[in-house]
Amino acid sequence: MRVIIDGIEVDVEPNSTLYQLSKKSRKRDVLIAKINGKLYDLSRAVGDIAKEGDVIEFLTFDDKEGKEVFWHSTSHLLAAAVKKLYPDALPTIGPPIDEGFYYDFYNLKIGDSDLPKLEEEVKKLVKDDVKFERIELTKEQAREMFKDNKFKLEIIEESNEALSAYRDGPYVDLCRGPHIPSSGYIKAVKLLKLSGSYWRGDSKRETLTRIYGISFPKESLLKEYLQILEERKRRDHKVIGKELELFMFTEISPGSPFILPDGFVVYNELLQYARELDKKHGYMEVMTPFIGRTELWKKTGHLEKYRENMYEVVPFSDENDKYVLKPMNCPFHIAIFNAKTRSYRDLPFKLSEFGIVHRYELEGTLDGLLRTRVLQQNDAHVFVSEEQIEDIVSEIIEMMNETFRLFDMKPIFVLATRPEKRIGSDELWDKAENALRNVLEKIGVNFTVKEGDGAFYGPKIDVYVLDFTGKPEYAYAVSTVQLDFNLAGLLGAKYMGKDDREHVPIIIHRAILGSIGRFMGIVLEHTAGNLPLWLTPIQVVILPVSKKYEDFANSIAGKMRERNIRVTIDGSESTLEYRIRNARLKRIPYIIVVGEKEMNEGTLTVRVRGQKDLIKTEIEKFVEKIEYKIHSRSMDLSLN
RNA sequence: GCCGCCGUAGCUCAGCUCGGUAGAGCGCCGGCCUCGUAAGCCGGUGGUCGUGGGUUCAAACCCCACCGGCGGCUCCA
Repeated sequence: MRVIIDGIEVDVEPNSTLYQLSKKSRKRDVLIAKINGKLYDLSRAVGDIAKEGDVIEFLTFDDKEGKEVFWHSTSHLLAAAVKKLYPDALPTIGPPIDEGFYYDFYNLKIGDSDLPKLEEEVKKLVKDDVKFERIELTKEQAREMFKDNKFKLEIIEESNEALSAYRDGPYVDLCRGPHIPSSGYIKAVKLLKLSGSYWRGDSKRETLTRIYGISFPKESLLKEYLQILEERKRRDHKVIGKELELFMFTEISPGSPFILPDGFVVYNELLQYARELDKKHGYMEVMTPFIGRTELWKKTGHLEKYRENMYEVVPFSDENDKYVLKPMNCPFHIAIFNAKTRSYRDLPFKLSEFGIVHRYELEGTLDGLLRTRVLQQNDAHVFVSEEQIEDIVSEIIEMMNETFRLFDMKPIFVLATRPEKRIGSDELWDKAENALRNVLEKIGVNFTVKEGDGAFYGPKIDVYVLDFTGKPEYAYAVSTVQLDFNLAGLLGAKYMGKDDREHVPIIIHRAILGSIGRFMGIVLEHTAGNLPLWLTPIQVVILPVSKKYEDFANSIAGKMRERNIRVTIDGSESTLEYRIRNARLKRIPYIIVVGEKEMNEGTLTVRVRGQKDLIKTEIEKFVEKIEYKIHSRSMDLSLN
């Protein structure tokens, strides 16, 4: 028969295996074959699955699906290893994930210290180069084979396709396949961590023990991966924040950051940036209360839908006078809108607030500044008519883009469309979704669509920012713009239209930086603590070589302070080397050493963060240059 | 909330397996050095071992509960 490999037609024996065929491909280290969109084991005979003229594609570890199969096969080895050391454990499922694989077991009680033993067992299987053997099963046979495993039985009963199992060495697992030909392809394995999980992700069902791992066809790839993990730790904003004394946490208020003096400099700069941006686009800033009567939140539906995330506030002296600590600002902004009779001439009505909101997040989800129980939002609500949606959203997306450019961040836009359960007419949803889509297309940003992921009250665009790995799965959620057809009506917001009739405005919720604190955490990770000049708590440090030069240092510092440059002098009684080291560890952008030479010449010798060579410059020039850099919020520190 | 790990000096961590009066480095304080680009030398200071209970003649160490932190709990054989 004839099939197509690498775009070339070849003659093949129908009973030759795909493995034999793969030798005709240019690709090496082939793991599986893809025919008509389906993946097959290389041990299969061509004639059994391919038709005359079919395209046969061979996949390797470099292909996404190849990787998945590779990792999935490794998870089977893990299951085999667990079965050997803990015969009473029941394997459930073991899929590949974005980075590696996991396998969930029932009735397995182990700790981190047991992982090395398991890893050894997996490595033994790898060394034995066990074959993955496919076994086709009828439902009846499958039931019999897995009669002791209620989880597998559940899967069997739900299935209506042909069933199969795979044998790798002593272990047989129900599996759709395909698999890599044998375990010898795996050259490096690492079991990474342990966690709990639930059968089918359902907290009402059995608790399982999940083992995470990863594997590679080359030892060097594992090394690279472990380096990425190291880098993630190195960039962890919690670690950096502690090192630089930017913020802290204590159990006296779990999940709520204490922003320290240096951190508050950064925080305030971000706040000021966001404030300027809003002002530039005609937002009116307001401040509203922290608490509101419980009735309000009942009316908005929060009490019902958002209850588990809210705090109740009750005065000790009258426990019947109940309030809710606001988790959002929107109802209060509507109150401001409602305080006067509004007309179409007032629209778009733009209110912004750096409102501090409290949300009771589950203990296990807290994560430094990235997930807290108190946050200051870069929040705004725009009250618009239907026709205005597109313009306003467009403006908001531009504001976001301006921000991402400033921080050199790469955004991902995600359009979330109507969910099953929703309010509002289909016409309105059509209009709103189209408006969002049009804006994204007009501005020319790449975006993906998540069908059905919108809120019940309207569609939205969520914006994520890639982290240093560039993997979308690890992107930070940053900005959002959401259309809301619901809330204005619930709280009685209306305006008089040109037609002399009352209309209910549509509310656009939006956040650019998201939350200020959270954004600070993201910037810290994004820059690995090397904050842009305008954000650094100390922009310049001057180190006099010895006490003799302190006056000179003071005079320079004075000139800088006049220009609002944040400068300190470290004239402490330690060696120059020691003080330089400290300044570097603090990631201060400019470290200036002054001594005899500089005093005589009126120059500065500057050590620029991230640069090897020392720069010699005149005082005035230096001050002017960095003053400009600070004001323009430049990312570039270079003085040339 | 659930699973696993962790909590010892201001910070990073050792000590816990095998119970017997608490250690290191950094920091901080003092002294010497007066210094030219990533840690100068010497001395000192510093701990209710997360909290509470239990076992024991004796608990940082063993057991239980609680508090807090970290990783995970969406990826369907």
